[in-house]
Amino acid sequence: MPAISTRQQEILDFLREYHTDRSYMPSIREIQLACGISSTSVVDYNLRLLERDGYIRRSPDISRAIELVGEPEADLVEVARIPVLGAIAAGEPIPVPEAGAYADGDHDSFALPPELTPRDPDNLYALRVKGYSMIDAFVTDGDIVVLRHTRDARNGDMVAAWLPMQEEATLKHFYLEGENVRLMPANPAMEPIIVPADSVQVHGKVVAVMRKVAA
Amino acid sequence: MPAISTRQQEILDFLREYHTDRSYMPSIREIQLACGISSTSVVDYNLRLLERDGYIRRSPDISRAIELVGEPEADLVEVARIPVLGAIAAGEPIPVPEAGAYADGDHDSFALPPELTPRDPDNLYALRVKGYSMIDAFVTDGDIVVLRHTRDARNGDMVAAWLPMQEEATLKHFYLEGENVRLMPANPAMEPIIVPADSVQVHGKVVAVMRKVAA
DNA sequence: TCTAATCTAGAACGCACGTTCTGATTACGC
DNA sequence: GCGTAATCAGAACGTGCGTTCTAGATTAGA
Repeated sequence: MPAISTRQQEILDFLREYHTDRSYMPSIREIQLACGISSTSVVDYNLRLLERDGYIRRSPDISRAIELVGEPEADLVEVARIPVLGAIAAGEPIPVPEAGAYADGDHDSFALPPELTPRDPDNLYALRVKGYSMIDAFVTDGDIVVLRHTRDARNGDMVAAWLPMQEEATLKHFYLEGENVRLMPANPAMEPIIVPADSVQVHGKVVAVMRKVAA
Repeated sequence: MPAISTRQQEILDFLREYHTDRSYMPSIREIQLACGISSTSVVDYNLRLLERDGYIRRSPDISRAIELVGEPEADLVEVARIPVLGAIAAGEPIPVPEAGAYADGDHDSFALPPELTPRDPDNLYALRVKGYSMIDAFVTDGDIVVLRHTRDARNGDMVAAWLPMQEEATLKHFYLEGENVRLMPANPAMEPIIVPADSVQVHGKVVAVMRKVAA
């Protein structure tokens, strides 16, 4: 991209600024005024150059039809906002999403990147992991786990489960085997837990895990 | 928000559609044409109602000065786009970002959510994890690790390192101890590796880890 | 059914605004 | 220095476009 004069830079800056708080573009004369330019033709002249160099696009004869191209707008991405309902820890019950907890300002929220968003982004919520009890699921203290709230799971799903007998919350792969449920650690080196099906509360399926590593 | 007539809905849809691919708003007469309305005054009438009900905002006497309010634009989030440079696996050298590899279309890219983005989002790149050799860092097959490219590390940083002697890529906490480097697994149950400082190539610091769990 | 509100029509008005034309300056290569 | 190109000035032109006025058509409620 070719270099541009200070005047063109000034115009470009004004365009950005104007657009961000009005969401439409200034007229030629507004640019003239804001940038202290003496004539509309000078504005037009410089806009012409900016267009030739690929900084903007214009549509002839149309008011305020200036588009910024290649701009930061390009890395605006639509994301799903996931409410963070609380923490999940080995010895504490798993927080349950109340009706209407989703997508409302009561909780912290987390922007799930589109690459990790399932095709159906409903009933999602997130929990902060407390402690080191879930390392068999490759999940450690401080991680964020994103869950889809559901009571039933299919075999192989990784679920967040609460075991009332043991008073334990855990993340495991779920397998229903007759009257029992087998909970498999993601790490094959560790032993499965087998418990009666009616003593497992499935709270949701794990959809994604994210971790910020201390700088 | 009050209900709106089909005509107003049609106008609203057209505004969205028009705006998404031209980035400025249609004129009254363009709306008239597109929605098959017989008079500009009818368009104006309906725009007036849409504004009264809070769907749009208008600036008087200004061409194409219609703004959509409360729109999906609300959950547009500015994210850093991280190039995915390749894969990291135990026995394979770590891909190195060439100059200019960042933020350019050559590679797949990944939208890092703002919550995980460091204050300085430069020199970031991502690698897909292949295999199960890094489970001591709570990282498993298919994970995405986000790295900041740097050659030097401070004690305690989690780094992606290549050990030329062992021909091994690994993710470990970094500690420089005199002539040697101690590489500590994140899982304290596992043993550290101690190697001469000149036989460790630090490729970057781990900034974040993300995992999509199979549905 | 009568009345009032809501919605639709058509046309005209007038400023907003992009465009263009003619010259004047300034910057630059030789 | 000179000549050419780049940039800036000022004004005028013509149309794009929001606005407004009048009035007819539809719908809704009493």
